[in-house]
Amino acid sequence: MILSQTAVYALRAMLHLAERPDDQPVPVGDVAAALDVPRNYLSKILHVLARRGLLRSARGPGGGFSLARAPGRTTLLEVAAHFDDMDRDRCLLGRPECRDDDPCPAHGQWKEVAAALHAFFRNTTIADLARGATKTRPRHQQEADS
Amino acid sequence: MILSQTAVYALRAMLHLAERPDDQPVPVGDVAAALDVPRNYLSKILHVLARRGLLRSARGPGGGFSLARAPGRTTLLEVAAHFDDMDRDRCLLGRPECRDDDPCPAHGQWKEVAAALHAFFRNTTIADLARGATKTRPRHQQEADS
DNA sequence: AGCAATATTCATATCATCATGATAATAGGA
DNA sequence: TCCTATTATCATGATGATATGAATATTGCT
Repeated sequence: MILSQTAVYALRAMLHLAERPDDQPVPVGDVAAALDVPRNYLSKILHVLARRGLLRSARGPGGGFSLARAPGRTTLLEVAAHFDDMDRDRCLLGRPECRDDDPCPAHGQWKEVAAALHAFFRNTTIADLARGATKTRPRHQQEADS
Repeated sequence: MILSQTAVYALRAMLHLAERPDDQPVPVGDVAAALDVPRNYLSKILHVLARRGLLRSARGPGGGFSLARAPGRTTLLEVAAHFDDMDRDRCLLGRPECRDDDPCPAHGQWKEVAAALHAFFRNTTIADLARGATKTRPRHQQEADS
């Protein structure tokens, strides 16, 4: 699997919250039941997302988790990066010092594929998934970062 | 990491053998030392590749492992598939029944990226890495399988 | 004030991956 | 036949990902 089970749970939970019509907090138990994932495990995952500012959490009756921003403003990369290593330049053959000027044998060929992969996660938002869109974010946002 | 440590060791070992000028068997110890990977662990990996017909093994003095075919005829996919799940249609969100006619929310957008990823592994050979080529196999071999 | 619903935190269990070490089987050469 | 180099196999350990269960802190409601 490309993403860890944990990252997949995180994405599915974000998606579930994004599909809620209102902004009411949803208890972990409800999310876990809807997604059929272990409740306590999901609890820890959502807690991480809340600490990182992607979710809001509220305790007590009527509490739960809700999105901290509009789903169109959170990318798959931002969610998954808290659980998996999402480094775009990660060497296919596991060579830590692999670079353009000190490449491993696969570097030249792998580079493009890795860039496309990274672009997908960087340019696709929770909202894109929620509406099953075929378009990702506009091109002018794609080449901006490292 | 995209590939497991085990698959990476397997690829690097194949590559190492491909870079040998002759067809003489190379002992596990030599390969392990050259690649700086655990010897006994690599031994098991090479054994798997030998059982699957990608390597030849010879016991006794003068023995070791050698490529069973020309390196241009073994793809990265064939090597890695014995250690990692290389299913092209693997759902990004881990949904086993995810298909075109029963798609997960990410299906449409993920499909293309997954296909490109799979094509890389399917069309790049050990020889391509050995010579650090920028070209993969000819296009007419690409769309042949499922 | 007290109760119940909730997140938060801690402790533990399970499992696959990664790895080590030792022994057995095989084969070539003296 | 014996010795040695080698693969083949087995037993065990280490670590991180995944998961479970329970105790604690916070909050809204009555």
